[in-house]
Amino acid sequence: MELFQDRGYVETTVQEIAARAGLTERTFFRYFADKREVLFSGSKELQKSIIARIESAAREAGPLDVVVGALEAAGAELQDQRGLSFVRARYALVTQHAEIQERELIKLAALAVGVTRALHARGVAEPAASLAAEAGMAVFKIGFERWVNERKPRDFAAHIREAAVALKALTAGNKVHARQTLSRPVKKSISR
Amino acid sequence: MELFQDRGYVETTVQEIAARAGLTERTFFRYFADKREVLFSGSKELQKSIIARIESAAREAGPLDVVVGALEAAGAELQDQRGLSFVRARYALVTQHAEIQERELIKLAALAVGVTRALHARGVAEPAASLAAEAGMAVFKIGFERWVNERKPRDFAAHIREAAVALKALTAGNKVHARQTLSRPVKKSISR
DNA sequence: CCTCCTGATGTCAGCAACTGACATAGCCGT
DNA sequence: ACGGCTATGTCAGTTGCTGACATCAGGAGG
Repeated sequence: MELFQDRGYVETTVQEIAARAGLTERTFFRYFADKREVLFSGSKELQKSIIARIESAAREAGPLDVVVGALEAAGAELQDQRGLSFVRARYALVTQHAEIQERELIKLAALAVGVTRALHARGVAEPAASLAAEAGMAVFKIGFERWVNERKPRDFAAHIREAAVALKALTAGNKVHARQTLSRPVKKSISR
Repeated sequence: MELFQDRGYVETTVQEIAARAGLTERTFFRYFADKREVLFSGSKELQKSIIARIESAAREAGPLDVVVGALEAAGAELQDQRGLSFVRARYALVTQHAEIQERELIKLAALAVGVTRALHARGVAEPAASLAAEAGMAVFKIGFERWVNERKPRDFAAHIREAAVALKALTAGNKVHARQTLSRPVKKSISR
């Protein structure tokens, strides 16, 4: 983080990072798959924590509530462990470099897969499990952004909760039959 | 695609791709930012098409319906233009190589940003716009996967519609923060 | 017809990310 | 002391990607 903030992400070479740690470039790549991975050290543990919370959630709770609840808890964990200022510095890096953002997104996608599996284990059927997982990621993402960009910092968990409420309002507010009919020219069918 | 399928993605070198096109490696990089981008040729147009449909959607329609409607139409477009077999071949590449999947995910994130902006232009306020966009992406993603993995191919648009319905059912049944009380018996329904 | 300009392409050199193969050093149990 | 295991170093090589400069074809205008 020091090097990235001083010299910039692209300018910082892996060799420099390794040297700062008193190691060699080759050794760096034995611990991190690539340069970006060094920014995702805690992610595996965070995912595990979330999955564990889903597994141990109350039986009666609905899938989306279970997911959102787990994310709230994990969010609080993150807030406590790393602190807002660190998270903000890292967030700046992520937003400034598409390269890093890509990694962040695939981590989130992997989390969604894990969450989906955990929901399956609870007996949630299929489109519901994936949708709850993905919707949870959306809620997390938006809650996160609002938390980080806020001038007067509030609780991360509160933001997640708010986003979840907003999502429910959104989907509730629209009737299924309010869908517009779209004029799609009929072309050849799929065939094959 | 030919080269990637024959020799594999990683084994295929940019030089080979360029040579196959009768060009030089340097010229390749003048048209594509990097090796992966060659797999995302139509994405800009697709995004434009989606945004345009959102802008021209009926005024009374709710945000989520607008987004889902636009995605259905774009999905139909994709299905007609590229064809299921091409989409499947490309999908196989994406799932097999995290590198490519990362790019796919960031394209989707960029689409979400565009959709959010288009919703703002329609007067949708803030957590709602982002959430509708992200929820739309979730619906698209899941609809897409179900479409592509299906043995007997049906309409892409139909899958998207089904996913949207499932999402509404999901969010309708549950209250956020079901602390102690559970509002009503959990129905895991939908699907199939 | 000649000239100049422009845009597309080629050539070349170079850096940094990453990898495989092999060597070395330190620790640990026997 | 020995032998093995693990972490690290060394080295060479490939590939993605970039900047600088050269070349070449076609069109506009004299």
